[in-house]
Amino acid sequence: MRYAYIDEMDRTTNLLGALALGLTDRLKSDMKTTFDRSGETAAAIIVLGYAPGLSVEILRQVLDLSHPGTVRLIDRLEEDGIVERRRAEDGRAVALHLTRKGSKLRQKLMDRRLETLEAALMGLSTDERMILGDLLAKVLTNLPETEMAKHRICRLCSVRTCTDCPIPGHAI
Amino acid sequence: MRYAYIDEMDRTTNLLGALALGLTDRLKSDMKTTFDRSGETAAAIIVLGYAPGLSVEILRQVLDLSHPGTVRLIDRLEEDGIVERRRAEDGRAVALHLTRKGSKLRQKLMDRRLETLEAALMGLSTDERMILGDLLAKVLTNLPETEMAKHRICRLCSVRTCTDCPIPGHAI
DNA sequence: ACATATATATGCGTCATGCATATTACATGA
DNA sequence: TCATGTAATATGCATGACGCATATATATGT
Repeated sequence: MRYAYIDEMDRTTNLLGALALGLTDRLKSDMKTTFDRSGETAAAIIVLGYAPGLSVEILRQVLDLSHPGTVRLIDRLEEDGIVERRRAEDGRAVALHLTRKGSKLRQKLMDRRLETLEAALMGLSTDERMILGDLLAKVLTNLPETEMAKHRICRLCSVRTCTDCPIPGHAI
Repeated sequence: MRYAYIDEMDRTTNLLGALALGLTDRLKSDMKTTFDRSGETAAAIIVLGYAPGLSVEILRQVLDLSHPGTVRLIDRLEEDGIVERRRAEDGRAVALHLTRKGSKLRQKLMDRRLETLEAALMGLSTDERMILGDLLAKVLTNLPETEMAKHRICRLCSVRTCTDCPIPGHAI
């Protein structure tokens, strides 16, 4: 089956994809420069900053990795001195915590991320930024399809700058 | 050094990051479902559709991979019957072409991509889409910093839906 | 014709990930 | 209470997707 309606799409659709791609490329490259790990590593660090003591199992769900994949990710972060495994109340689980070094790195990652996003918006006036913000919020409201998707989509967010989050009910 | 001005950023900055992340997740997952390869594979297929006969070296630059990485990517696509290496005029180079199977796959990848992006915009009115389109175009105009970045940012675009591209001068 | 530059390919290593399975700890019902 | 099931974590092993160093083949310029 072919999709006839695609022909009627306006250019906004494609521009949205292009912008997402261009930004993602740049944000990934920032991350690689700040800390030479890829994949879900940055997300793990940022999420653990919001939710100290999180278990591997919950982190796994937020990052959408397999359990072994998450265990190995934490292994690497532990080797790097970014994350510590501590005892959890539930003796089966481990409580994941950022080290001091991890918290510093996290701040750096978030700062760089916001700088890059900010730079992308340089060309807009204050009014244009507000209008864009409202439209982005509207799109974001409809995006997540599950409860976990709400956590996932906000896994790199800066809570400080995201006042009035359009995706309610996703506190970890 | 800390970044004091970050405190003054409005929420638009963060929302832009969240939307880019959410969309990228979904687009990646689409790709994985349509064709079980990751990384720059989809980009290679789409670019080769626009520029049949492209060399590995130029493709390498558009995808921002190492040369060996690109060679191996093409190896995999050749094994999958998606791409063919043909003789190029320059005897050192190879001319890369999509097979018939590759072209079909490419169409599928682009269709799915546009469907997903389109779905994200469902909640907007026609007017809102146009306003968003103009703002995205404005942001995109300032994004690429090099000539090659212009190619890169458009490597997954649908030329059909991207009328009036805001990033001029990037035909391959 | 020869030296140099360019395009491609290969050997080898590593990171990030998944599947199958093992291990430990908790929970529950008889 | 104890046996059994369930849940959380970890490990063995394999693979995909890269990068670096190097080899090979072809062009190009003097």
